Amino acid sequence: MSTQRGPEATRERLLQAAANLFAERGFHGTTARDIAGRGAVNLAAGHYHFGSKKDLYLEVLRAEFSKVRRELSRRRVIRPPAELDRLSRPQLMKLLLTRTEVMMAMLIGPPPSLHSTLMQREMCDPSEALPVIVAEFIQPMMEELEQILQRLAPGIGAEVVESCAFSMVGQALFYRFTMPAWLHIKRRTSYPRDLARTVAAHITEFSLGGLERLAHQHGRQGAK
Amino acid sequence: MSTQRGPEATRERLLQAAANLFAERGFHGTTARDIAGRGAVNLAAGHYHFGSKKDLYLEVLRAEFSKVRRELSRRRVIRPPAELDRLSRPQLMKLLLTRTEVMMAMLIGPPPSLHSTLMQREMCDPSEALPVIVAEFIQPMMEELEQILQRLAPGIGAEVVESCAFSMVGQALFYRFTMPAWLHIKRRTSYPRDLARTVAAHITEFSLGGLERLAHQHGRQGAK
DNA sequence: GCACGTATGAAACATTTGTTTTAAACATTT
DNA sequence: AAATGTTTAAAACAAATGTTTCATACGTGC
Repeated sequence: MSTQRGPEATRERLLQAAANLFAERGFHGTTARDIAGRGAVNLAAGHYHFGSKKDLYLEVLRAEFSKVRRELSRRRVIRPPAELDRLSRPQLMKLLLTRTEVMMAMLIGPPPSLHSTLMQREMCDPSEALPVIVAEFIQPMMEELEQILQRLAPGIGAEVVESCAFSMVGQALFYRFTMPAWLHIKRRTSYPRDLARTVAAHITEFSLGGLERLAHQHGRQGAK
Repeated sequence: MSTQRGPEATRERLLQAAANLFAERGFHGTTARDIAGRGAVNLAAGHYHFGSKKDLYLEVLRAEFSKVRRELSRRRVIRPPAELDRLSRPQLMKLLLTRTEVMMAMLIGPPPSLHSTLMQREMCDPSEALPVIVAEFIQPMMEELEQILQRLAPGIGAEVVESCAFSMVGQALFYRFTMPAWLHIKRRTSYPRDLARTVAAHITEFSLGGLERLAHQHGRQGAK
């Protein structure tokens, strides 16, 4: 498979190799020769198929986050809002847990996903691909998350709901963005196999508590 | 000041220029000539004073996080544990808010601090400086945070306390690590001036709710 | 089978990169 | 003031980098 022939296959191998290397070492840390080597293609192939290293990078991100979008749809993370209205409170809580588990699985795996690593790098050095990441990954996750939270705490305003969604995403991203520090503190070389599930459970409970407190606080403020 | 003479001043200007550029563009994105240019020193000065680009980078991180440690002490973020025992519950909650405000101020400013940007980059490409960052910045913050949380929810175990501390730090780091996406979504070019305080207040309330819920859950589990 | 647009391979090119060299300027001591 | 060790300056170096060139192989239409 990795040695398949044909122009289509070459392009695909290039994208694959470039995606892995850009994730591993970043844009500046990856050389055109590295990519050609790992993809087992000629050095000139990159420029022939994509024009430049920068364009290859952008194409990698577009391809990768197009995959993510499809994956989110496949896992039914993006649902029609009306569907949520039919759920009871325990069902909503269960859904919130499931959603968080999906998010954690995408963030830290195992193995850690390529696109979350690429996203992390884009947050250090934003490029023209940032809008793609926001539109294909961040916004969809945020939107349904906010809908769930809104229904779990009907009293509170949209701004507070958004802050709570940020709080949840922040807790999840923590394990992706600070992995090296976490591993160093825990003297490990990789995350425990079931960390994604464990952490998802914690985040969900923690956030339900936070949401409840803010609902009360907001309710009191709104009442007086 | 930037044109001061003498070997000491040259070294200092080099460190300063290098710190800013490494934060702005990362290690691979910064060239020795960039640094020499911004520091208004000769190209060879870097190698004379530090040996190599890599060594200069490590020295920058050591210097920067040594500053951070001093700043944390100055702000009395690190307190003797016994001091906490004398505080009432409202005082502890107030302290938690203050601590979170300090953390947010260090993370997103304004302006965003150099060291938090350098830390973010180390999480993408860990180097030999990672242990320094953990020891001088992350561990001190985590430890006192855990102590406060432990006293706010005396019933729960150390592992849960640690997870809650991660949850709080994660919420705070979110605004540092995803700043480009946040700004893109909100169509802004910089964070609102008072975001640090606003967010700190939200995180504190949200987390108090989360802590409370976990305390109840854990209490019930421990009881049965 | 042959021509023609497409894709690949090997080499070369022009810059840029981190680093080194060498000499001059400076400061400090004797 | 001479000598000595330290710091700065300018130029050069070798290696690496993104990109281009050009010849060759490939596939697909007539």
